Amino acid sequence: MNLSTAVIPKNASARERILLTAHTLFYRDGVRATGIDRVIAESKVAKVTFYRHFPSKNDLIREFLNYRHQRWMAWFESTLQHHGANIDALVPTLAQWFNDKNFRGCAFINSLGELNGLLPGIAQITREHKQDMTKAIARLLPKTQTHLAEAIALVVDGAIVRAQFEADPKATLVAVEQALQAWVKLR
Amino acid sequence: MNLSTAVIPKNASARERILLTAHTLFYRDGVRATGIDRVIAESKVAKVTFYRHFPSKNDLIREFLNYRHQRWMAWFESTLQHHGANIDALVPTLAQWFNDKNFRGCAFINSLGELNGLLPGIAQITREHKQDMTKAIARLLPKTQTHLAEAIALVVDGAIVRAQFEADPKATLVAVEQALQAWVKLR
DNA sequence: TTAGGTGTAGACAGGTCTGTCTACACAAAA
DNA sequence: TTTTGTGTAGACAGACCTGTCTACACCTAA
Repeated sequence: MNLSTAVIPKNASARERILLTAHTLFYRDGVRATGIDRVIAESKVAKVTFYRHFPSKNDLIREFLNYRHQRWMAWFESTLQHHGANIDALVPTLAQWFNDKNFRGCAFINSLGELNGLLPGIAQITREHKQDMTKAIARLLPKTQTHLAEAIALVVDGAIVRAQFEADPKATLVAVEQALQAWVKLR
Repeated sequence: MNLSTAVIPKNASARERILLTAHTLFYRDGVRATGIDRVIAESKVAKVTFYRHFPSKNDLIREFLNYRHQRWMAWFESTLQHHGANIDALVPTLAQWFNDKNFRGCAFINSLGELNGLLPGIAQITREHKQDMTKAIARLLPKTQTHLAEAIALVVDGAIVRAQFEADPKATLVAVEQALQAWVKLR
C-alpha cells in the first residue's frame, strides 16, 4: 500500500479527486505551501465545483486531516498485523514508513506547526490521532504491560521527527529498538 | 531567563532589533505566517535598512535559527546546571520549558516542517542543533552510560512534540521520567 | 417536464507577499 | 572636505493567495 501518495481511481467523483489530490500535495509540500489553485488544477476540477464541496481552504484541510487519519491508521494496523501483531512488529513497521522515498514525517505534527492559531481545533485533531496511535500500540502489548503504551508512543513520535531530518533512519530505528528492549523485554 | 520572547535592549543596533524581533515573531507565529513587513514594523526599522542587513527572508530565517540555537543551548545548559547537572535534572528542565506560556515547541522541528524544500540546508541545521542537544544530554550521564544519550534525545524530541498539542504536559513528563527510570536507574 | 444536483472554463476583486527604488539625513573616517 | 556607512519614510512592481461571479451543460428523480 502506498501511504504517502494517493492514487486517484478512474471513476472518482470530483469531491474524491479533490480530496486525494489535496492529500498528496498537502502531505508532500505542506498545507500552507500548497495553494488552492494548485489543488484545483491537479484534480482537474472547476473552481466553482471545488468551492461547492469545500467552502474554504480550512474546510479542505480539516477533511484532509480526517482522511489522513483513516488512511494512516489503516496502514499502521495492517502493517503491524503483517509483522506479527506483537511489540516486535513496531520497528519493522516504522522502518517501512521511514524508508518510503515520499516520507515527510507526521502530517499532524507538521500541520500543527504550520497552522497553530490559524486553524481552530488543530491541536484537538492531533490529540485524537495520537490517542488512536497509542491505542494501536497498546494492543501490541501483553495486558500486564499496556501501561507502557504512552511511553512507547512518545518514542515513536520522537523517531518520526528524527527520521524527517536524518539522512538515514537506521540509527533512529536502533534507538527505538533499544528503548523497547529496556522496557518491554527485560521484564 | 525568558527563552521564548527576546527583550530588546534600549541601545540595540538596527540589526539587533531586527533579529530579536524576528526571533519573537518567528517562534511564536511560525516563519511562513510572519511577513517581512511585520518584522520591519515591529523592529521600527526602515525597509531599506532591513534589506541592507538581510538580503532576503531566507537569510533572516537562517540567522534566526543560528541565534535560536545559541539562545536555546545556553538556556538548556544553564537550567540543567541549576538542577544539578545529572540525569535527574532533565525532567525538571523540560517541565520548566513546557510550562512556559509562550512555549511553541522546537523552533527547528517547526521550521523544518514549514520550509522543507524551500530553505536549502534546513535539515542540516536541524541535525546540528539536535546533535548539540544530544551532546548536552550525554554530559549528564556517567561515562558508562553515554551510549544512552541518543535514545534519551529521541524521547526528549517526542516529549517536545507531545507538549505542543497536549493541554497539560504532566502526562508527557511522567512518560519521560518512566523512560529514564527504566534505562538509566535500574542498572 | 421541471427542478435540483453536479459538472465545466475562466475572469475578477481584494488582499498579502517579497523585494526594489527614490530621496533625504547624519556622523565618522580618510 | 569628501567619501563611506548607517539610518529614515514610504511608494511601487509583480507575484501569488483565497474566494466570488457569470454563463452554460448534463443527468436523474419527482
